[in-house]
Amino acid sequence: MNIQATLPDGSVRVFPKGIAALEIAKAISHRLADDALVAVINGEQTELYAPVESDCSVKFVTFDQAEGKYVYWHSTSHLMAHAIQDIHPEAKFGVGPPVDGGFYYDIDINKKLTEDDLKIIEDRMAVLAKQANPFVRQELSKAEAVAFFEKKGDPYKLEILSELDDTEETISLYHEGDFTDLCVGRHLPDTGKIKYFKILSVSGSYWRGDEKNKQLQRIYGVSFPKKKMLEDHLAFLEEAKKRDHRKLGKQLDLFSVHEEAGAGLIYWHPKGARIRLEVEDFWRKSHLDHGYQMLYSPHMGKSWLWETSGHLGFYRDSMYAGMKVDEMDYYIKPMNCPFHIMIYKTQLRSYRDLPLRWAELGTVYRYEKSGVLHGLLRVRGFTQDDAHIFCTLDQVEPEVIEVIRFAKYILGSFGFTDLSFYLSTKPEKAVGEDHLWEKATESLKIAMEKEEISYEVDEGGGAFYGPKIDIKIKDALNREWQLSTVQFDFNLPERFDMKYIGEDGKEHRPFMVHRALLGSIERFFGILLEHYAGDFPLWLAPVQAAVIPVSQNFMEYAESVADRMRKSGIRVELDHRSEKIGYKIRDWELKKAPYMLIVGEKEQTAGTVSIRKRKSAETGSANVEELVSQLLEEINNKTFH
RNA sequence: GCCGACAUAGCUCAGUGGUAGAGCAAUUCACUCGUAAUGAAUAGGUCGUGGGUUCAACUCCCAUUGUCGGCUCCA
Repeated sequence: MNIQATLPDGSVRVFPKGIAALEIAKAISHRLADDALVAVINGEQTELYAPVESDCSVKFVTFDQAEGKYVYWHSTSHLMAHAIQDIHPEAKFGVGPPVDGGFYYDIDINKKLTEDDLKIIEDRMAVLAKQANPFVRQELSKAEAVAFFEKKGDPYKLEILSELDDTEETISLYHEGDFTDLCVGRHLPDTGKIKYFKILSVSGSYWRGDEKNKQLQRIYGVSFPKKKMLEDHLAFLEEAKKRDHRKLGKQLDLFSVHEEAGAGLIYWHPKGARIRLEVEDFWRKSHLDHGYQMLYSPHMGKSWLWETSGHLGFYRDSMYAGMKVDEMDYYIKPMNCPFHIMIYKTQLRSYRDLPLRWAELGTVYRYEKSGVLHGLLRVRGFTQDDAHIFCTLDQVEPEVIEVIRFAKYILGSFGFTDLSFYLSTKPEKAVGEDHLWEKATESLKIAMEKEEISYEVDEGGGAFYGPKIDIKIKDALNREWQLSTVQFDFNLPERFDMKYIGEDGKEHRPFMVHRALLGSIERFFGILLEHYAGDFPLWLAPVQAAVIPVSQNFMEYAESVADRMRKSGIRVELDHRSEKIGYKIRDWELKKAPYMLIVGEKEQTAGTVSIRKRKSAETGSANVEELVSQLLEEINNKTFH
């Protein structure tokens, strides 16, 4: 008896019934058979050794594909658990899934694992991998599985099992050598496929992510089929470390945080502030150009404001304690929106006034748990590039389209062009009537579809007051960061009883869109710093050019060059130190100055400068006027070389 | 907040119970120099903070603040 297998290219091959999927791969090519990690038969993942019993479509998953990596890492997490079981037989196992960038396994063990323990586990893994133990799938009933793990003494597995229903889903175990795990699969044929791996770290993690539960130890690792891949990955982690904004911030003297003065509060040094100023100036100008108006609002407000807005009800945990002023409670603001609404309400608004687009670089303070603070990316005081658009229901869609376009423009100006979009819908706990949610969610969808944007849906991920679109960017290391957010708000217009007079002469409730493009200036700055690894493009660089005289004898000419550039608004510094030129060049390289302008005898005589660009020894020469117009052009174009 | 690790000079880091060290940076002097570190000298720390153990604590213990890796949360 034969079966027909349809391959991804549409061709049909005939094989004997019961052939292992791996044999099909071999028949296609040996290369594919080597690289294949798991088969997909009729759209369902299946182990390579599984027999194929009927006509079907077949494809093979390799490590190049995301699902292939997941299978590979998932199998490695079993291998790691196996090693842990060998070394620490008393360990109880939680879960061990693949994640982006590797896998982890949560274990419950009394011993605190150290770096040395990880090394021992890694060594044991190597031994087990060499044994090429096959991953054997066993399907069984829930009662049998429970009996198994009761005997083994794995309370966490039993807890997971207790929530499964074997009339609806198949319960399966995977055996690999003398290690057995409750697992849906799928897996590699055997551990011999797991070639190169590294255990990366260990940390605490609550069972099932709930802080009321016991904290387990989570061991992270990563693995690859080729040595080069592991090396590249470790190099990537190194590069990320080198680019760490906290490190660069210190090295380049951009910002600091002070233990004595409070965690999560950022101090901007002159050079960091210069870059921030440039970001903000660009932001302001762009907003004015795009029909926004600027607001400024106070940093605190009476409890009436926060009670009305609902913040004291919904957001209190993130707010700082109130302070007494004239016997009344005032609160430092965690958001800007209530203030903008106060401004809205100073006048009777007409539909003719709408949409109102009001923007503010508003500094807010939020209580963040001490353990989550992280450089500039997670702080307790930050400035949002906030704006609120007050409009009619009909205007929502075109306004959202405008915001999306504007976000693309702003992010693109900073070199972020690889964007992905997410639509978050109504969460379980939500305010507002269903038809409004539907309508608003629909407008967001239509807006994105009109812009031909593909997006992912995050069901139930919206804010309690409305659905939202989030935009994530990819940085130079291909890491994703969420920056922009566009959110509907059903809550505040109602709570503050906002109104406008419609064409019909009657009062209507305006709609409110809350949006931030950069998110927070602090966080954005941190991401930008890592994206550029501190090598800011000319328009952002705190020092755009350093003028370096070859010796003190040319100081006067150097001064005149610097002056000329300064007059054109170029940020230039004259290096007057009596050091050797090599020393000064090295120093300015480390400070990441985009241009070094060297002047000596030759240049003084010819009225030129010798130009050295950052990170390239290549030098050119130009007269000062040429140089100035060249730099100004580069600044205006916001180009990055 | 929770689990673990860490905190020594401005920075990067040595220093395993017996009076604190290096490199870089800083300051001074000499050199006046052609594309990634000229040489010499000087100065700089109550070892995060507060308790405790000890004849003696940077070192051991406890608490606290902060940082780092995660968890939870999130701009």
